[in-house]
Amino acid sequence: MKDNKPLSPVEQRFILHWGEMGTQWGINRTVAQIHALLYITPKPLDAEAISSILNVARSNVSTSLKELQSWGILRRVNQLGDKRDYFESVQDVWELFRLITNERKKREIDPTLSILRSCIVEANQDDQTSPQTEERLRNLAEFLEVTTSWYDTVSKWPTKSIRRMLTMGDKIRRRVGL
Amino acid sequence: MKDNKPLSPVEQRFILHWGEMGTQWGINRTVAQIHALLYITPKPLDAEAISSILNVARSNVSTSLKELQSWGILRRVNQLGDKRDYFESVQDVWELFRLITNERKKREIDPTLSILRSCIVEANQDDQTSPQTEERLRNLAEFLEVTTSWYDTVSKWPTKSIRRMLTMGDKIRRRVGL
DNA sequence: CTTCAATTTCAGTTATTTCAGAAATGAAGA
DNA sequence: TCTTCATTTCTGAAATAACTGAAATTGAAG
Repeated sequence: MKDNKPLSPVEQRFILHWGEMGTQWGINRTVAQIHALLYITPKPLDAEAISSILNVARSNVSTSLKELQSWGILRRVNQLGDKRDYFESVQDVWELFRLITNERKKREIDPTLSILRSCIVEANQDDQTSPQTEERLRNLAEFLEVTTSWYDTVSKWPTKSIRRMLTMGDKIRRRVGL
Repeated sequence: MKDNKPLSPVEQRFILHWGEMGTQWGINRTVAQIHALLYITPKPLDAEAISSILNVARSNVSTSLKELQSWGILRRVNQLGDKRDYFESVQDVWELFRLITNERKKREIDPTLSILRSCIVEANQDDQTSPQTEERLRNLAEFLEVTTSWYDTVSKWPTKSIRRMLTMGDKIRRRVGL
């Protein structure tokens, strides 16, 4: 356990806050903290280092890293003559956002949509379920369809184009005739 | 405790799924279930009814309703000659999304941004915090600024315009010159 | 095949969140 | 003021999630 440079107050503050933020969005605090640490650290870190910097058990780090990898937001780096795995975070925030959103869509929104669709079909036959209820399910499904298919389209654009569109703000409205 | 029409299988399925969905996004399962119930139910329900339909303690319903009201997504309805409060959900899904997103932005993103900004200032002075770290904080802050200010703009458009833009998909790119 | 460092898995513990029931508060009418 | 009914607050119990340390596994080098 070589001793790592301890975190500066700024780093600490950011990591702690990011951890809290994680919990609010259904992400384990430690997972979010590890990600924050890897995001701001200039060089890749190995699990042991993460463990000692953040004061969490080595095993916990292992699990959390696996979780982060399942989101596709870490790169594993190896150094010659060192069998340890070093990790660094995807740096581009736009890419980070894309990866996380794609994954949440796949894990959460898509299944929700398919449940909604089957509920709608069933509700339509079923006479226990009122037409109003069915309509509300339809509205919800339609909303998710429109928004996610837009996301699918736009997320494939190059970041530059996305950024340019976003920074156009209200201007886009006229140009597009809304 | 008058007995309410029990939930149809479809209704049950939707409510259970919505509850699960909630937990994944950091929202209490019961809170999400109550919201789902109110969203699909054609007429307003009182706390006692919710409690018996979903089989949760009356007190729990009370807390959850307060939570939902703090998001601004419930309307309280009163009936003449009945002192109970009845609740119904905002029906328009676009409006629902707007309300929830506005609130999450206010509660989570805005504070994050202000922490980030102060971290950046401090990092700049501080010689414990590396320039790379500072830059990464900047990138993150910039991303949040661009995306949220775009959201602020667009969320004020009438729903029709938003929907039209979203359904344009890739067409918007050429029209806007990206 | 053996060794050893690194990683992962697992069982038990700890911490956090959720929840029910009791007590307190509030609001309206007698 | 007292009574009654609805709602909210509070507290401890139960359920869930997170975490640790030890043991098991993996995999590379000799």
